[in-house]
Amino acid sequence: MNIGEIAKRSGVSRSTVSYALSGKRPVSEATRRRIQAVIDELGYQPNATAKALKEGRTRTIGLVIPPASRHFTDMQLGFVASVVDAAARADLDVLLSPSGGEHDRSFERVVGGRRVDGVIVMEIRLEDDRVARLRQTRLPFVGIGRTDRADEMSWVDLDYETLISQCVHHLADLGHRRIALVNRSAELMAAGYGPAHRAQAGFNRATAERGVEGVQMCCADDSRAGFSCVGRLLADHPDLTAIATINEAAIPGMYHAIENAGLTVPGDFSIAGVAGRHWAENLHPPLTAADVPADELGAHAVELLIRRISDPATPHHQILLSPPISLRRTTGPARTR
Amino acid sequence: MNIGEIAKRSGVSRSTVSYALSGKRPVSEATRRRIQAVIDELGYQPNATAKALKEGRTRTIGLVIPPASRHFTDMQLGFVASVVDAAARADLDVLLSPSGGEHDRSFERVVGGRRVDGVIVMEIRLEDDRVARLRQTRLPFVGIGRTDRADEMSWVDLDYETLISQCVHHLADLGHRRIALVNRSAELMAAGYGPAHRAQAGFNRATAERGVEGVQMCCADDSRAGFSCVGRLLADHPDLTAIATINEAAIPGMYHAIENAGLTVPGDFSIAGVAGRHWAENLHPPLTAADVPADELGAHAVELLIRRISDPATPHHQILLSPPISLRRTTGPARTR
DNA sequence: TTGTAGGCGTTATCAG
DNA sequence: CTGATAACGCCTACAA
Repeated sequence: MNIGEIAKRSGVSRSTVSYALSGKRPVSEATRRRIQAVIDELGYQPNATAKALKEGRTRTIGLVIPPASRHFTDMQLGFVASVVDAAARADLDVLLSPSGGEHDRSFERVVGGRRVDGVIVMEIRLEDDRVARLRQTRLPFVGIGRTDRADEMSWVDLDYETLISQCVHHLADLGHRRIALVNRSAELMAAGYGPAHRAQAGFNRATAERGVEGVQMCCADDSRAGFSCVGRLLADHPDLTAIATINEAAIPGMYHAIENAGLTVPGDFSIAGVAGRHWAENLHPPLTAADVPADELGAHAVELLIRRISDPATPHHQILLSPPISLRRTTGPARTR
Repeated sequence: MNIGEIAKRSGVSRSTVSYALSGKRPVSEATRRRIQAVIDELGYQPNATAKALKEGRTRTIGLVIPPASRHFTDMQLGFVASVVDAAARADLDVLLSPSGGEHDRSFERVVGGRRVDGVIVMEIRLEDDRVARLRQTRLPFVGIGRTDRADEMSWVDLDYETLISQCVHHLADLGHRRIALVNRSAELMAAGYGPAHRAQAGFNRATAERGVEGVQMCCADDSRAGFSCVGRLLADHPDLTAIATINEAAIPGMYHAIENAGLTVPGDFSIAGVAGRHWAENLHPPLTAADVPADELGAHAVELLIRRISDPATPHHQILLSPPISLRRTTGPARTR
């Protein structure tokens, strides 16, 4: 079913059908109705591929996600959902590309084949091959996260440095004198994953500012790792009374390790972190945390991308969010163990 | 950058470039090299849209997911990830369509505009508009889940009826005489969501077979709902000693409610369910559950779809999985409360 | 071994 | 107000 068939059955030319549909030139009411009747009868819809070829744009954006094999955190999932949602609101479709490091088939197809009008890249590294490749193709793109040359691209990011710093200040205000940072995994750190590095920097800064003792640990992104990591922390540092963390996925295990050590939260031990609101609220007890506004992040990213697509010459724009800490039930005055 | 430009710079015709790329007819080594050099220099890649128009296929599959605004369960997320992964392995891209009930813009664009060669639809209802629409467009599709006329389409599904039945039998074997089913939400049930209905059927059947007392409750898909739901269950039925559930997202809250009632798992109370392996393992304590093989489901769905795309006349095929229950740490002999 | 030409389904320009 | 036609970039049958 194509436009020619509709034209034939309506007894008009293809261009008239096209114009009747687009309204870009006047069509007599009579023929318009006749055409519409045929269209309704046959259930015709223009072929998006042909339209894309003709118009030179696909009305699709690419979303580059971490390879599916790895497990997504609640936060990452929130980003994906919010991007898809925001794109749908702008009548844009989303093409997924699960691409990790180097030259990836999927990434090349989407980016090199110009299957999309622009790209949103998740989980950006401080040095990122994908960003380099995108720059080279001159395809508009926006990062969720930023490289170490942050001013040379458009991005939306969370200010992990400030966020973790705020957590430390909050805990220090409550009298905690020895605080641990439970960071993301050592692999991520080694790979130059920005949030992990910036959280570390914020932690170092804040502990220094407040003159409290800081301990740091990397921890894989799952509950069991959180359990063993905090178990070790508790054993090694008897004076530890609080944890700050950006490792959302490990938190349930951390809770469990604390409980396992005979400690209660927030009576004996405090935790403050960075996590999606939904996630933080649904933990037991609900986590005092800087609530990551995933929906806002995704919406901003789409908005920025749309702007770059419509005018590639527009200067780069960056959005750094640092949501306030929501007090819930995991932080309280320090009490020596 | 298009094939004509490459041809011009290589001093050959466009077809020669095309053939040099596809290898569908011999090209002299000399010209092939010359062409390749130009291609490398300019970083040329064929335009996927033009190729799709010419070939009449997009090498893309659509994945219809629940609207993003709702929260995904770990299991749903696993499906998405596995579909994307399996598609990538087959060099297929995935276009997302967050479409709920009726005629949805995104769904119409993807399906009506023939942006994809086939579609995988998640979260199918017993009566499903999207399935009806897909049938009408004659676009190949595969369901993750099935309608009430299951033989008329291709699908991959979990045998919730058998799974819940197995849970009940397992609990009955351990001596439990009053068992509750914590189902998905009442809305889902009312909307004709298959898994909820089939779990209910399996529960009814198994409790009857074993002559145990069954109680049923619907529960929203989140931790807090699980908490209040189980709280009520425990209060209303003092003789209740075990729960079977398919409501993954509510489980942490259920644990909490049990603990809150002064009960220990599995000493005083047992839980068995259906959940993703990763999820079940990471709970505290790890959940005895039928481990949903999300990756397998997604891979099967993609495989089925590819088959339907390459031969739309092939008979429908259905895959019903019922993974065995993995014994972990949440079920034990019944002990009266 | 290589080149020419037509067509995939649209939209838009140019005529009428 | 409407129709013929070119063009988007690619592939491939046909010709040489």
